[in-house]
Amino acid sequence: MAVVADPSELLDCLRANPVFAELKPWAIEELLDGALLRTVQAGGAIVRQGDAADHFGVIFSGRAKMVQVTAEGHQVLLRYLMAGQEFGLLAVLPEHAYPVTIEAVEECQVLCWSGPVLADAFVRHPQVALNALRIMVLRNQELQARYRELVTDRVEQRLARALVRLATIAGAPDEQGTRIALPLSREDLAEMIGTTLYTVSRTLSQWEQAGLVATGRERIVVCATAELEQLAGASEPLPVSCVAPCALVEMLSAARAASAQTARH
Amino acid sequence: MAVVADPSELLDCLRANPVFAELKPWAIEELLDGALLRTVQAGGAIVRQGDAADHFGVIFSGRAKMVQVTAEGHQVLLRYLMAGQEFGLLAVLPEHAYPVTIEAVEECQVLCWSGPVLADAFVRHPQVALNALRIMVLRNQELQARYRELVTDRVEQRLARALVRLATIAGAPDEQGTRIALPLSREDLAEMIGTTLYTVSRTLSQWEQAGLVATGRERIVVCATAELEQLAGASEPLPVSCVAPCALVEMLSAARAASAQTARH
DNA sequence: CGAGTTGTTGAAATGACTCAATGTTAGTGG
DNA sequence: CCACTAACATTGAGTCATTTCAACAACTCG
Repeated sequence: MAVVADPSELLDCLRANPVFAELKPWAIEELLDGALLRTVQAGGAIVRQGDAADHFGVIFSGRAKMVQVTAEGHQVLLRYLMAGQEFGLLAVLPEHAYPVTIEAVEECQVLCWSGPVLADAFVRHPQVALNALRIMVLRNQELQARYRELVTDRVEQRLARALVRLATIAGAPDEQGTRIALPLSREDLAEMIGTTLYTVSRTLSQWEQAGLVATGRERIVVCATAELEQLAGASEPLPVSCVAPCALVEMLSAARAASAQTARH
Repeated sequence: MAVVADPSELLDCLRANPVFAELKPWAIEELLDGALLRTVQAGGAIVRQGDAADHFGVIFSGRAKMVQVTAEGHQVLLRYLMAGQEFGLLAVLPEHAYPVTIEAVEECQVLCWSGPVLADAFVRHPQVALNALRIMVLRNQELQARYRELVTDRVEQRLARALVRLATIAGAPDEQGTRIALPLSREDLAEMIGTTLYTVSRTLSQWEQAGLVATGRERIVVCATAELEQLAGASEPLPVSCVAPCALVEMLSAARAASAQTARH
């Protein structure tokens, strides 16, 4: 399973990540030297809420979810991390704790840099710092939009929008429409949009009867994107921060799916 | 009213802002040269949602609120901007639109830099870029926390927490406890925590009867901080991003209050 | 096959919203 | 100084979306 990663694939991964955009190839190679490739089993924690934020990382393979838990044990899903997405920019600031837990949904390979190494990269390659700022600004925009949605929109609208977004960033063509290529339980969706798994289940059942979606165990196919978009209501186009890495995600996951198949048989 | 600002006060304002932290005095002066001081009347828009994001700014005097409006006209208050706080870091990225409207609550004086000038500042003073990144990272943390609260906590808890926070950042000693030195209507509070003014009014009435707070028209005094904190439940300490500029806010507003008084009489 | 997820659905409870009527306070101008 | 106005605040009653609880069905995996 845990195949040693191909160095050129690692380079591709960084090259396509917004953090390393506009960097000369030699600079990326240099940065890669400072990185550590860590493998985390499915269900394991890539970073743990409350721990000292000492590492910055990029997901090289696998999927993970970023969650925040409350003192009472309630859980909120902030976002999904897929291959090519970064986390822990916080690590440049000394003396901070991770505000979230990142949990591997499936086995993940993660490229890691320690805080000081990242800080050094910022100094040696100012472009990296600018890229980081861009990412944070865009991510902030996205969060603000979700915050507003949570206040102003009903569960139905939020669920519709979540499905449309997921179909966009993790959609795979399917006979009935666009399949969301992510093992999504009702509970995952509920945590994503801030509701309960029961309400999600009910709403999906309704939509299934109306022919808008087709569902199964941890599987959702969007059949009528246009109708769902209408249910979601008018909304600004998705900020680029999520969209950008996705071309990469497609690329990498397709490549790895192929190699995994050959390896398995 | 619109007194020409004292240059040394402007310098103080920048010096205390996290964006310009760790900069040499000459560098701050240089940056100040590139700025434009704009006055916006109470009720006017400092930036308008949807407009091209071409300016970065720092509030020099007055208070403003950052809101996001939906297509249906619903409004969400994202945060209050007080003297010393910045906005529009987005302007370094070309081709973006403001995702929010910033509305002056009272007459505001705003220091503005155009996008290119800000970008230039980033190049000439890498520290500024790092500071900007720090701010965005911390602000992102704060938003994540508020997002989680919105999902997991009841209105009562959120209101209690909002009052405790407001008392911390804008509290003034009072005979009955800590007065929040901000003209806060029930509606403002409601938009802050994502509820309606009616629910806020009811909850405050209840608390007033229990002796936890004392209220008046746009005036709230926190009498029993400990009890409110308990109602708010366990919560991580407030991220520094808000706290940092507050000492400055106190300083400046006190200074200006004094000078305004002498000017008026 | 059996055990443990994962999903469905009904009924009851409820927190919060909406609407509408009414009271209160701070300014304004005569 | 007072009446007038507009903004702000309170309160009750009715409604609704969503949650909660509980029981059951369906699927997966060892």
